[in-house]
Amino acid sequence: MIPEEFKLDNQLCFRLYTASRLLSQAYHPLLCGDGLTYPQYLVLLVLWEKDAQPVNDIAKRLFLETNTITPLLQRMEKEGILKRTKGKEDARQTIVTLTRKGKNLQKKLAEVPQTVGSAVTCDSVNPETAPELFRMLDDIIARLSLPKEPEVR
Amino acid sequence: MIPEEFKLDNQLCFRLYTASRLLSQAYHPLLCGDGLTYPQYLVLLVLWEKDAQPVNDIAKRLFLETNTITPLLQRMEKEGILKRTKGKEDARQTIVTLTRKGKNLQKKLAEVPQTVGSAVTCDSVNPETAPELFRMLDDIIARLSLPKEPEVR
DNA sequence: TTTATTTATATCGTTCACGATGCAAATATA
DNA sequence: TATATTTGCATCGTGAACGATATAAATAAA
Repeated sequence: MIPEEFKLDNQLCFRLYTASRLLSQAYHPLLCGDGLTYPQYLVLLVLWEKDAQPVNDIAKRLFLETNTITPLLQRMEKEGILKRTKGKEDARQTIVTLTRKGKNLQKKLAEVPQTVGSAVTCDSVNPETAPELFRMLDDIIARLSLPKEPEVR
Repeated sequence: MIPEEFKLDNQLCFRLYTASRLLSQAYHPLLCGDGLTYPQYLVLLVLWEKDAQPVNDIAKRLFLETNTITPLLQRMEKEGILKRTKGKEDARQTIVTLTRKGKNLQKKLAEVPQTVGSAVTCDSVNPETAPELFRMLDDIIARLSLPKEPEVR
């Protein structure tokens, strides 16, 4: 017999990892028609909320590093969904701006949230219980995303 | 103003995706000393529970495809953590068996579950509330992992 | 103002995920 | 028993994640 805490069925992380993967998979058929991946869809959500943001702001909003989203943004630029231009005030920044095509995708994808929503709704997860689930996930995220203090020298 | 359902803060999937990534990251410092990744750790959890399983059983237990874990198992074999041998009854199967080293890792990693556990514990997520969170995640997983019916012909 | 440090982004290498495809062994059907 | 289908696994290509490193611009310190 192995210790309780090593059992897969007692692992929070495995559940999060699996639920996350399966839910991303549920987005796939809804996004791939427009040549989008789920992480690219997340970038669109960020830019629909506020256009013309530097790479760093998008990365921070998604809790990702710039080395993850830079290639992703480059692919989206190649698809004509957005533009990447050098910042005028700060020449180090790359400002990401939606193209007409990128903005129009919002209308084309109008059904996505609803469709995915009904795909996950079940006994224990529904409009009534969602706030509680959201709160727990937000707390986990907050707990784990605390900025690491810089090395002491 | 964009529609409510497009706001990042209303997305379940984004929360799952972020929480999953951050929690996997929390495992990294605990596993990398032994040359392990988080998905490899999951394979170990499966094999510690029951050794000598075919690739397909491991994949199913983790809700993954064999094309994902085959290379992963090959890397773990190269590290001497497990062996891959052809099945005797069914020659198509590859049976995965832990080596001494793979079995011993359980003792070396004894602190891992506890350490990660205390890293996520917070107001809303604790031993008392965990069962509720587990139930919701399990329901989502069950809802999304229903076998897709084969094409009608 | 030189020089040092920090910041914003990009590049690189490795490891997943995962759809698509290939292949051989096992099973079902004719 | 010959043929067709299914099953188990592997290979391939693409797109993330992410640690490590590089580079240029901005800022701070000397």
